[in-house]
Amino acid sequence: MKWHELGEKNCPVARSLSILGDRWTLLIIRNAFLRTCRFEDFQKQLGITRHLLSDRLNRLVEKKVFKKVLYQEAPKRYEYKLTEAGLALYPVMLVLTNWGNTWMNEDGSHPPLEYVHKPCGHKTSPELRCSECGEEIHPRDMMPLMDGLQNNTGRPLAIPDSQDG
Amino acid sequence: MKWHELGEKNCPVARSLSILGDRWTLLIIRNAFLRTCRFEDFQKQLGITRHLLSDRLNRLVEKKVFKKVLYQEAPKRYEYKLTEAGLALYPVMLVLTNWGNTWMNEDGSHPPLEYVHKPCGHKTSPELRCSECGEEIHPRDMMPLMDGLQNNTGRPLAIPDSQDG
DNA sequence: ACGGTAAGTTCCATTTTAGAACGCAGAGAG
DNA sequence: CTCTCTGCGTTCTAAAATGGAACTTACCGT
Repeated sequence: MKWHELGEKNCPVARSLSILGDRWTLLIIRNAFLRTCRFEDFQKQLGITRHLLSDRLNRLVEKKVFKKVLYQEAPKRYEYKLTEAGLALYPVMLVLTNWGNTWMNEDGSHPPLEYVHKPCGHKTSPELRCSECGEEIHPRDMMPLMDGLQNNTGRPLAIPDSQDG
Repeated sequence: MKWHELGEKNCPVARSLSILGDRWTLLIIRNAFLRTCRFEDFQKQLGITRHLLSDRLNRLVEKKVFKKVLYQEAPKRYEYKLTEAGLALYPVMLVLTNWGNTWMNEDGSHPPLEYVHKPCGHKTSPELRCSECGEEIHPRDMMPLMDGLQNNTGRPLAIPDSQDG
């Protein structure tokens, strides 16, 4: 399968990954959340080659994750700002942070990155909850609705009843 | 920067992406959540080359996202099952599903993948909420605690106060 | 004129990936 | 006992992506 075909799949995970699923894109977006918005800064902070950075930024602009904002005429210079779609990736960052803190740090050699939820003032870890009843979501409680074939297994995106068996 | 160096970074996002950040890994994990657990099935469903699939599965086993479970002696055959760390990636799948449904489907050509939360019986979209106060998390409400330099910008993983300005 | 800044582009060596064919260890059929 | 099939890789070659460094363009300040 060629990579660009993934964006046409009838699976939202595949379509997300058709943009986000490479070695640099999510790191670039991470740094955008860190307020980085200029080419030189992305390049220095990430150590990505200029070639690739140029390519990735263009793709993200094309896909409406970033927008270019002019900050200087003559010569024209643009900042790369997250669009609404880009900002909507914050949950992805939080969830990856959580997972990395918990599972990629088993020897405890890295201090976990913790967050304070400013409105309540407590250290928090984000939890996924049902928008309807507010209960925390457990994988086996989720039942997908299939409007069509949603993936290439013929099975819904859900966890096995007995993954460990 | 070489790719393998990413796993040693003091940033949980970078460490997560050192495993998940390539073109196939999250798709393989998606299919694992779809109950796929054998080499042939992954290969047929994803259209990934056998070479790469072998490589990725081995890496995921090594990183303790999958475990090999013997299901047949002579010749020895293994199923690839998600470990606890692997199952903990379900939020990543849900969040990517949400984002793809919302932002990678602007022409409405793909029916969204919807979920029913079985305990309450309603269609749901997962929301990130504070583990302490239960309020929904908005990017600008999050204030990271820096135990050390958590990234290579010297800035915390938080959203700009004025991203649009 | 000269050095500095910002954002790419170009070039080439190395690495990764795609695609198909091949290997192997049994299992079951004839 | 050969013949084919299944399951799981490994090997091979060509194509694509990536890393690393140098080069280009356009302006600015001195």
